[in-house]
Amino acid sequence: MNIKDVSERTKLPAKTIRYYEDIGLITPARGENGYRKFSENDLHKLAFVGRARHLGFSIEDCRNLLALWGDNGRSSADVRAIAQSHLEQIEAKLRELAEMRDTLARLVHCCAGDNRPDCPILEDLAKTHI
Amino acid sequence: MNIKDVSERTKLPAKTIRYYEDIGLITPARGENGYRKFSENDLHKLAFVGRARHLGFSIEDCRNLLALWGDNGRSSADVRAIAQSHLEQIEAKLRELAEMRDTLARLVHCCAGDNRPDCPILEDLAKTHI
DNA sequence: GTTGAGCTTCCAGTAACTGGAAGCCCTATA
DNA sequence: TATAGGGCTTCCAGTTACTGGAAGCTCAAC
Repeated sequence: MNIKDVSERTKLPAKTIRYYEDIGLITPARGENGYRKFSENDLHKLAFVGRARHLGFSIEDCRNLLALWGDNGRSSADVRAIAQSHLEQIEAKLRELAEMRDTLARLVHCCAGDNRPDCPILEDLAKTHI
Repeated sequence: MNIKDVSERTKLPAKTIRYYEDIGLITPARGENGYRKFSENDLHKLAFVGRARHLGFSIEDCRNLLALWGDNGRSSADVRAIAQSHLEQIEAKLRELAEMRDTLARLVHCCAGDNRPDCPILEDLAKTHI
């Protein structure tokens, strides 16, 4: 299968698929013309990575998850550790963003948003702590 | 004031301060020796940017907010628009991350995390939709 | 005078792509 | 058979907001 079909079936941009080859996540075969020839296994790996990326796993996590996926002697503990650590990072990010949201929502709410210059948002940003 | 003192007072790394000069957020004076000489105004701008960055505003947003801050003829509506748009992006990101967290938490919870290979996390990632 | 800290610039690297240019290859149609 | 188009290739550069590191000048203290 050529890259365009793979792109359509995996919903990954062709550029991204080439990039994933570049960094060694997949190694599709090549035809005589130099075109990439994707196997079903390549397809499955790409779909796997696509889903992992969708869950926010880093490329390095994806690489490790792929390796574990292909390793029948794996321990589920290793997979869980990666997912658990990622989950914790997401939770930390969520807390950070929620705090930003709260502050911003309050500020936006307090700002008249008219043609006058007075603005609690700027006042807050300028609040001097130095 | 030299860069190290500014760095301590604004809590911004010296590298970051130089970078902010590079991209034109501030333009500190220079001494005869070539050292940057920061004014109180530079300090305030840096603190302002630091706080805006802390709230997740992009550098370009910071640039625009700084300009509005220094413009006495501004309309608070312009400030509010920037903050509102940023708030919406944060809320979108929050929704995305919350979804990731929910899925991940469920998967991590279902995974035994022992020395056996069976793993619902991998199974989920491998769920073929292609 | 020398040492060590502080300052300078410049280059490269980060994460994960994405856009674009230059140039083959393949297929269909006139 | 010539050509037009779309698909494929590689390679280079740009994105965001810094950060690390090297080479080298400056300053203050002893």
